[in-house]
Amino acid sequence: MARNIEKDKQMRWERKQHILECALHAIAKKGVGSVEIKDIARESKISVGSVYTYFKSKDDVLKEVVRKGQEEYRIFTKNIAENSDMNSLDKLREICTIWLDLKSNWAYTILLQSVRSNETVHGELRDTVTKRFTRNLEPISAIIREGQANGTIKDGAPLELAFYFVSLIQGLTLQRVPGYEIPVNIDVEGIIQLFAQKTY
Amino acid sequence: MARNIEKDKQMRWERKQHILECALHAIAKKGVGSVEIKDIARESKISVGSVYTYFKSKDDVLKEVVRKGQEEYRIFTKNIAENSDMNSLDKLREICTIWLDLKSNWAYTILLQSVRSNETVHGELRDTVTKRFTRNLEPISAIIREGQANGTIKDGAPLELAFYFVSLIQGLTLQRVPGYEIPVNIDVEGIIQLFAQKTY
Amino acid sequence: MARNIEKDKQMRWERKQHILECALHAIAKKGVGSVEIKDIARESKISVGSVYTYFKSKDDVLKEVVRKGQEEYRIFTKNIAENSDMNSLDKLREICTIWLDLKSNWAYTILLQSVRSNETVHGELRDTVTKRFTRNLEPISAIIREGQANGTIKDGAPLELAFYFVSLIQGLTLQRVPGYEIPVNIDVEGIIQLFAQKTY
Amino acid sequence: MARNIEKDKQMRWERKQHILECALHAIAKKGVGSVEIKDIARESKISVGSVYTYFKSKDDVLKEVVRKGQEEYRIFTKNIAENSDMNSLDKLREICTIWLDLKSNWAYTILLQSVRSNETVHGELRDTVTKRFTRNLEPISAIIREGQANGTIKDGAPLELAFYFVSLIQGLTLQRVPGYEIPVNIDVEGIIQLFAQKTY
DNA sequence: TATGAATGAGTTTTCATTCAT
DNA sequence: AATGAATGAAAACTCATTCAT
Repeated sequence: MARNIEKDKQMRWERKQHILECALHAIAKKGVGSVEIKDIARESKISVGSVYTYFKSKDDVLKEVVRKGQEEYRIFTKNIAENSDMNSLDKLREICTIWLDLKSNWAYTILLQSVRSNETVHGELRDTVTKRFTRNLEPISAIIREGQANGTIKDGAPLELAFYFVSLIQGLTLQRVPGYEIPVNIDVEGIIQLFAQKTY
Repeated sequence: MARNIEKDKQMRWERKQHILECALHAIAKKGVGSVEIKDIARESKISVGSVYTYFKSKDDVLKEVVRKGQEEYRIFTKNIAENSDMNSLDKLREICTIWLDLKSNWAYTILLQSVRSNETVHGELRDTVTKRFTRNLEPISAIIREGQANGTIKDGAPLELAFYFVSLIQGLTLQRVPGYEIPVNIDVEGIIQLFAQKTY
Repeated sequence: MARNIEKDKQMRWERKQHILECALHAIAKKGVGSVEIKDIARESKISVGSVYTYFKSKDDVLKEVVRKGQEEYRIFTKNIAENSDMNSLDKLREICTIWLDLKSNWAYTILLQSVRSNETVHGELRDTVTKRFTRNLEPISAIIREGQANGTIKDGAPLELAFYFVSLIQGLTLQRVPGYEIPVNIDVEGIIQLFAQKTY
Repeated sequence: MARNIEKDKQMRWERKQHILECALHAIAKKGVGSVEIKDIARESKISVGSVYTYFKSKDDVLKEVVRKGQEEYRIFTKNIAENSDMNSLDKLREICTIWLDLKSNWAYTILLQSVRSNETVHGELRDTVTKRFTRNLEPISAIIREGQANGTIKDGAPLELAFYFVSLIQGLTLQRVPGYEIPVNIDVEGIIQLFAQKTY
């Protein structure tokens, strides 16, 4: 008779997360501007109507996907930055390797750019995204500061270097369009060496 | 009579170029997937119908905008690469400075990303864009090879380094959304130093 | 055992009445054409699915609400009309006062209008409503006839006067939208005097 | 080549008015809550898309229909009220007769009630409608004051009497649902006599 | 050529009804 | 019985393209 309210809530949350993940893939395939609710529904293997059971509108889905992506990214970099078992360069290596490996990051990066540069997106969301991006530079910045202290990373303003590092990785990520890859090898070690302090 | 036909052709060509420039800005503002013919018309200060006097379809406008942008970029980098009055690092400095300065590059970079990553864009165009992008790495690659030869630029596969250089600049460009800039300073010298060979 | 079945039936009937009352308010708030099953469920503090446990369809709810309303109205006017302790004008006064006082009458009157004037409502229901309305004029008409006989109510076809009386009260009721009242005083005595015979 | 801008504006305005008139009829047939843009388009003999060329949304159409209706009603009553060739009772007779004769008034009255009593309609519009309704009582009120001055109309607060008069006519109008009329004769003279001062 | 209204195919969104739990 | 998520048919709305002026 009665339902387990707690369990219902949990399931609802899980299904929402599932849709968000599928939405990210759908968006990655068609672009923010072109993705249809139909695509998100198909990718999630649910009906079009059901998407609206979990989200108010298409815009609402987009907003949530971005939020989730930025949160996960923050946790990802923060965990690596605070790992005391790795040295600074290894931390950058790890971030670089995992980031460039994950297929979904490509989709997420494209979405992030689209949202920020798209005038039809509500200003408040664009602002939030920009602020979170800035805040998410901190863990990288911390790694660089640490590396500079022990002489393994190049001199320079840590925040600026973090900004270059992230922009480079994002720039490279965007080039990896499935089916339309630039036929140039990406070598993590080569990237890390750009930021490493040469020692003698 | 023949004179007037010539003149008409010229005017037609000029108006087409004008529309293409305006279309670039319209696309940058709303994204490839969301831009409407109405937006392009408004930006160009002409009517919707008139756009169709100069272009066969929305897709046709898109194709032309991308072609024009990539051609101009090629000429820009080629000219700098072949300039014998500048040393290698100065050439990279020049490309970096001018690129990050030009407002229209932001629009163009976004457009490029949008076209390549958007599944609704015709495959042929996406393929062409990818190929031209790859080909456009050559002038940068040449500068790097030159710099490595005279010991001013870091060692490493020139094409890969060129790819990193371009990706970094594009990555930074994408962050510079008008009104939503990341509040971190971008210092050309800092970027160049990532690629410079440290000498003693 | 038989006792429980009886009790179950009784409870079912009571819950149906509860839903009908709540449905009336939901309809009054949003209009017949706009009200959703969800609204009726919310107002009744039960789930959407439960509404279907008690009623076959949305149309079925509607039909029942109207029937209930008209039946109650008939009983209300009939009781007053047949009350031998009141004189004719007092009867009209009583009807007028109670009708304009009851909040639920506003909802019911709006519902009645909506149903009759809404093409999407099944013709049979609209017809039934019209017929019952006409039949419900009788008690008022009887009061007027009685009043004319004893010289307290104006001359004229009783049924027509009853029609005017009811229309006037309904017209006034419709103006009393909660929160959007017309800022003009409604004075029962003033209304009654329109129908009273002036004596000297 | 160039278009007559003035003429274009004029035509646009006329077509808008045409759609509004047709929309009123469509609304009258199906009710505010049930009318579809399709219905309005069909009634106007244009395509669905074209309705959106002239109006932002379905809501916008409704808003404009109400505004137009109330404006026309104001002009109609004001003209009669200010006509010095008619006596007070004749003025009321004229309003009553014309109002009850016009088929479109039925639709308009239903719409007016729907908008005011519909919670889904934006509060600002409901407020505006209520205020205009109140203001539109003035011409009737003026007629009644005039009639009381020359002894042809019953004593009582003119604004209240005007409110009763209008409510009665609106109440009667609402009963005249095409196809579902109450089979009771409506006699303008009988209505007027409710408000007339009996003289000896 | 220039214009912008008209069109209709395609999307987004809503909601009565069903159904698994 | 009770619940509320799932569904899909239908309604609202958008927009590339056409076309009369």
